[in-house]
Amino acid sequence: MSFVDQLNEKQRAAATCVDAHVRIIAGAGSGKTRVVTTRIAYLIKELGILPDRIMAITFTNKAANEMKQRMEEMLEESVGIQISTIHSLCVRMLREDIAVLDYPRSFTILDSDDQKAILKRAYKEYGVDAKTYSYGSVIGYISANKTAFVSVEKAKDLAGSFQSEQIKAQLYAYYEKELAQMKALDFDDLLLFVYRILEKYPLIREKWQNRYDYIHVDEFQDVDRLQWGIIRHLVSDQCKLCVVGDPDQTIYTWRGADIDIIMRFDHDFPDCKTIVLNENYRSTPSILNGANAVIANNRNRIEKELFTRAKDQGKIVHFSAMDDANEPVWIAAKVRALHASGARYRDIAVLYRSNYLSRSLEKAMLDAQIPYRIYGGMRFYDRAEIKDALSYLRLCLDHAAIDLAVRRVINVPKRGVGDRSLEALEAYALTHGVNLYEAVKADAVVKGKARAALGQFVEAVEAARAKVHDVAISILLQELLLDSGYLHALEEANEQERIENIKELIADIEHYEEENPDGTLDDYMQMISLYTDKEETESNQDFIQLMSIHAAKGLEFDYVFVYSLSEGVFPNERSVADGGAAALEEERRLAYVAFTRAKKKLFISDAQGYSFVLDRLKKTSRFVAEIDPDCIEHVGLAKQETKRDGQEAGSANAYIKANTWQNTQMESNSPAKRKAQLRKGDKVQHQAFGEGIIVRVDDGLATIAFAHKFGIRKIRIDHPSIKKIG
DNA sequence: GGCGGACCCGTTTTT
DNA sequence: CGGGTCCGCC
Repeated sequence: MSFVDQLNEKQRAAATCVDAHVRIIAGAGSGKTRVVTTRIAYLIKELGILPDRIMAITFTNKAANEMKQRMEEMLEESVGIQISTIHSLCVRMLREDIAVLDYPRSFTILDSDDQKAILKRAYKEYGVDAKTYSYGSVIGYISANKTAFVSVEKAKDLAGSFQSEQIKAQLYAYYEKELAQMKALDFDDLLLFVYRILEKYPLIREKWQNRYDYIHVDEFQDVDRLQWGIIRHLVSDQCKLCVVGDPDQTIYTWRGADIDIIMRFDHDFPDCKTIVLNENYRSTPSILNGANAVIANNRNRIEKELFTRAKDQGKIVHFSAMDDANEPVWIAAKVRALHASGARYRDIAVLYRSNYLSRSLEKAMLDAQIPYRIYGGMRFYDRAEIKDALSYLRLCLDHAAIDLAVRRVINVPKRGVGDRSLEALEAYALTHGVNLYEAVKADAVVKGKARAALGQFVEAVEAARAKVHDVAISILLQELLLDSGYLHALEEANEQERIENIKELIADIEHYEEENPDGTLDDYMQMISLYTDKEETESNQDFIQLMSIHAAKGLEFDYVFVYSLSEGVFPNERSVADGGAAALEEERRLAYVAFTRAKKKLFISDAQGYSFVLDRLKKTSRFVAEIDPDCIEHVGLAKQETKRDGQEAGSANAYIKANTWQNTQMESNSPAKRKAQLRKGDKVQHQAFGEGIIVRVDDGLATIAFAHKFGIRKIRIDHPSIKKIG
């Protein structure tokens, strides 16, 4: 029996088309990963292609690992296919060839904390206010410029006479200068440097072209121009490219993803074959048709209706809660009910637009004693203690970027080295032309108690440096954390969780050492920089999974909850304000991705009441109304509303009409003047109107949002009829 | 000069 | 809720 026998006709065509470039337009749940893995197995087992001639590029580390695992299962052996993200592919290439750009093989890879630290110094130097220019937006600005090949000079030109643009361009210049000086690369540089090398050095380009005969690119709809440039350079005349993607699932245009790349693939490769997979094997008809109706509202789209032959298992359930607090409680109750009726927790996921939404969910899960795991948000390698520990390790490598590590841990644990001492050290380093660590070591600046503490710090680092090549990384780290007093300080503060995390890191390093007996500290540090989250240690524990929709891309679950479908939250207001109609369509694609993750049953929810984030009353997301009315049932407040108005229950339009009272637009908000006792956001009790929330306070007059019947009222803040409640 | 506590603000998505 | 800032204490 052949691998390909298990595929449907179109899938089989896609998997066995190996003599031309192939574009596979694969709808949600149409088995695209299966097609790619089968294709690779077919190449190896039936055509006798050597595994190391095959490469697969995935979007995330998680997807790469999953594909590797599936390949192993299919081939019943572990083979040498290169399966990696484009970023790790680039690191591999740079370790071989970065020397031509006059950079060391052991270049430092910056994470977002490092980027922020650099910007912080730039802000200080130029007197830029971090509130007016958030780090995030400036990092985004720099990244957008870099990936679009906009140099510092060009950015300055483009800025023209706009002061805010000029400032951002100035920060960009500082940032790039700083990186060059440290011989450090950020995530964008990893790709940019590779692109530059492939572009400029034909011999190196040919070397890499000669390595691969079959290149596969997954999630091709989210590829950006720079990535596409690199991939094209890797495709030689005898190499066949196979790309898989779904334009309806493009959710990364904010990061440069360009839908035209998949749309115009046949222009770049006129002899390519295009195969459309539109049979869905994942979801029930209600879920699929409901989602189809939503995505059909996008105008900039190629029509592609997915169908399924699966049996239906009930409509999509929409719950509209009375208020913020009720929504996650309802989800928790539903999860418990599903579990009671036999579902495993691990087959249940809660998805949301923004990571901050996980907080309220987390609380509800804790209260309901439901085991859960949150993906994204604060990731393992983002934790302060992990960064500290890795910074101590970085001190052992005498890199040009060592200053970043010194700044991070010179006063962790507290050694009495504050801003002033650090400034003095920086000045010393500058005048003596040495790095910060050398300045500390020189022992000529800091006096008094801090001096002794720094002495101990230097001693610990020197001891580690002396044996960096002789001792395992895990041992080195343990000694460093002990000698520097870091671990001791955590114990003193009774930081059990942080200590546990450090232990986990050490275990993680030991694991790395087992897998890579020849791995150096350098290798480890570069590898770790590409991982934003720790590999899930296989566990048979049963927990529900909480994650952003972006993080859920490519995954599927029996039961899916999509949380907080309120206008402004999802579709995200800021996103739409920035990007207009195109951004709204991307939000809709996100909704489509979220809904199509569900196999058996989809639950979506929103809440009424006042939103602190949006500063106005909440309103159900338009995406709820866009779901095919035949595929959805409304429960909770929404249902009551429709009944009260004597309208047909279950009709999305009737439902929306019944809720138009919520459309009440708030006056635009000027900075609220604060009165001593009552403030915006406080809950109050009114004699007649019941509970309300203060929306706005102006000159002693409070605008208060009360429950439905009463709505918005203006009341003197010192009026005896209202009192604050907890 | 360093440090801890009090208080403020503002929350997009990721390799 | 976390991160930043301001302030008063050591």
